[in-house]
Amino acid sequence: MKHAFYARDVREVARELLGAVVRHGECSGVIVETEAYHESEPACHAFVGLTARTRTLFGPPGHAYVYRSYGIHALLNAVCEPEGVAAAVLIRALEPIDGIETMRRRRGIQAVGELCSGPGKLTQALGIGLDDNGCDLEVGPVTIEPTASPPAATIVSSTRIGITKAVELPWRFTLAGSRYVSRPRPPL
DNA sequence: GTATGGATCTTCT
DNA sequence: GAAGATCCATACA
Repeated sequence: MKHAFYARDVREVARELLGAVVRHGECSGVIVETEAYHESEPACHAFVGLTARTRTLFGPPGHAYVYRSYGIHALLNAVCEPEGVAAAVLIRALEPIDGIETMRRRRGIQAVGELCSGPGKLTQALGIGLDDNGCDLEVGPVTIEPTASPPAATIVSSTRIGITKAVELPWRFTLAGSRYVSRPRPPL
């Protein structure tokens, strides 16, 4: 994906990233679930402003924002909007393509449907860690590659998951009917 | 099958 | 010192 692709409204980017391929080393998968975050709403880390932690979010688009969640998991985001505007697309779930045996080894399970069905799971499966924070998604080591976009009719928007603020915003995007999303339905 | 609680650590107050 | 964009094991139906 070119950097210009990300330098737009984060909700458009979140929608259009569905169907793209995330790759790290030998492992890759198709994005089936995303969420948009923007500095104008309190669920976004950058809502409070620029800090040491959120500097990547304010940086140029097309880069990876990786951070630790609940002390345990690493979560992968793609920084969007022009430099100076903090926004990112959280990659929540993938459909595994390549390196499935490596993913099984890293995750310690066999079921393909469970390898990347959650934001903490997919980073573990692909071997993505905090070291990848700030990396250029066009260069790597973590990359996002364009593919044939899925029909717009298969894209469903709903409310976001696992947050306590701005819960009402319908900024979650999933591929309808995919068996690989983190959860079939969002909470009300 | 749904429900509940624990693990674990970076960042900010 | 508290909160958090999560996952998993365990308990019960």
